[in-house]
Parts: sequence; C-alpha cells; structure tokens
Amino acid sequence: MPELPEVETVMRGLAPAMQGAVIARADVNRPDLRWPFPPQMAQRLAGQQVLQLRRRSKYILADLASGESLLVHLGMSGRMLVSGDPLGQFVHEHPAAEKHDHVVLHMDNGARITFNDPRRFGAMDLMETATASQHKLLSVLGPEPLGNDFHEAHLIAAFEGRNTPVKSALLDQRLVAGLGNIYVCEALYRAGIHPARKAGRIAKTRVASLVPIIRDVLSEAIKAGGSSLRDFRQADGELGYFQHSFDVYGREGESCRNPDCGAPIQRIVQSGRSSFYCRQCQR
DNA sequence: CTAGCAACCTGTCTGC
DNA sequence: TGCAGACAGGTTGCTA
Repeated sequence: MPELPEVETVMRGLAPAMQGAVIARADVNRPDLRWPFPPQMAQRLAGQQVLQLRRRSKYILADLASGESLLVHLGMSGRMLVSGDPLGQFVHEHPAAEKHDHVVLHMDNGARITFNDPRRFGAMDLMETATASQHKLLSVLGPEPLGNDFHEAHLIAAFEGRNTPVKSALLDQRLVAGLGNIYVCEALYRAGIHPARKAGRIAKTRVASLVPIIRDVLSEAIKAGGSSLRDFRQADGELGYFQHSFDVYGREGESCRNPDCGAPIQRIVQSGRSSFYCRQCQR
C-alpha cells in the first residue's frame, strides 16, 4: 500500500510519541506477518528506549538503546496508529482492539502504537543497528530518490540496455528505492513518457528529466501527508490528501488534465499491475 | 543475467 | 441475498 511519501508521513507521526520514549511492553499477537517475527521479539523490545526513528525506502527503522534496530514494513495494508499521547497531539482515547491488530507497543509516556495489517504483507525484524544496511532487505535497495545519490547519471546508467518497460524499471527497488505504482504513474505522466516504452530506448535527456520530476512528485505528496486510498491513515488517524492531486492514477476514462488535450485517461495492465496514462501526452 | 508471473493474504466492490 | 470474479498502495522467488 504505502509508498515512500506515506511511509515518511507515518514515521513523522510516530516520532513525537516514540523518540526518546521507552517501550514499556510489546504485545505480539501472532507469530508472523509475511515472515516469522525474530526470536524473542517482545522481550527484545521491552524496556528499550527508542533513540531515533528513520526511514529507508519504504522501511521504518527504530534504533534502540540495546544496539538493535526494529525494522517495520507496512506491506500493502499495514497501518501504525498512535493513541493516548500524553501531549494530546494524537487520538487521546485508546481505541478498542480491532481485528488484525498484530503488534502493540506500549510506551512509557502513555502513548500506544498499534500495528494493524489485514493482508499481512507487512514485516518486522530486529537487527544490529551497526550493520543494518547489510540486512537482507536493505542491502539490495537502490538510492533514495530524495537523496544525493539519485541523479541523472545514475538513472541513465540504470536504464542503459534494459529491455523492460520503464514502468517496471521504476518499480524495481534496486534501481531507485521507494517508488510504487501510484508515483511511477504520476511521474511518467509529468515526464510525458509512455509506461510501456522500453527503459533502454528512451533518450537520455528524457530519462534525466525524470529525476527532478520524481523528486517533485514525492516531495509534494509528503507535503500533503501522503495519499489516502481505502485504508491509509497517518499515524494520528488523519487522512492524507495527495490523492486529490493525481493526474492519472485511478482516473481511467476521465479527461487528461492538460488543457490542450482532454483525452480520456487509459488503463493497461503491466506485469499484473495497473498503469494509468494519457495516450496523447505520453509517448 | 533478465523478464514475466504466481504466490503470499484479506477486504471490498461489481455484475449476474 | 448470494456468489464468483476482479482488483488493491508490495515484494519474493520461481520458471523460462
């Protein structure tokens, strides 16, 4: 579900309730999500102060005083909801437990963090903070799209010789980390590139143009608190509102927003996922 | 090595 | 109302 802007939004919402606070107790209500939880997860979390929260791609990392880091991925349907914060910034009442509340962190400041994930494509793991970047899930990731290592030369090299559609290439987390279906569709529309075009056969200047466009789309979405489709919520339960700014995603049959165009937005399926685009504006 | 596709799971919506 | 089928923001791991 959540792509980079949604994960960033969730992390920012968690930070005031978690950073500097101690996990008094962790309730682990099932043995696994997508994979089994690490051994003794509840015990390894209990009593640990959260030194810092950070994000890598679509993963949230909580660095603990023990020298371990908790890694969280929200999968397609995962949520992290904060309640009972003593500063009154969040939903004050603790909500009743709901179906699919798989892990609950009780903070010593009175806050409660509830991880709810109906589809269970999410994941949690523990690792040594010092070697976190070598973790199996993190070591394969490409550069952060909002960081300095993501630049024109990188993307041009990454696309070089690739016979795969540009849509698939941008979803490949090894080339650039954090993009998902929505923001790839939106970026390709802004760049005027057809999603089915082979990555290796796009002019370098057009590939280069994707870099600032991707940065802009993600930054705007973060500013808007992410996109709320179906069940995405910020950590305080609020909705994001970037979905109102979509040019193409979910707009099949509606008019292209380019005032000189107005053609109906198309939907095609590429490797099992919907791509939305304007056949006039994207070539 | 690359590319395509099934699989993992539940919930929601549409059409008959 | 019931039921089948499609679809959903992600990622791994199989097969060709």
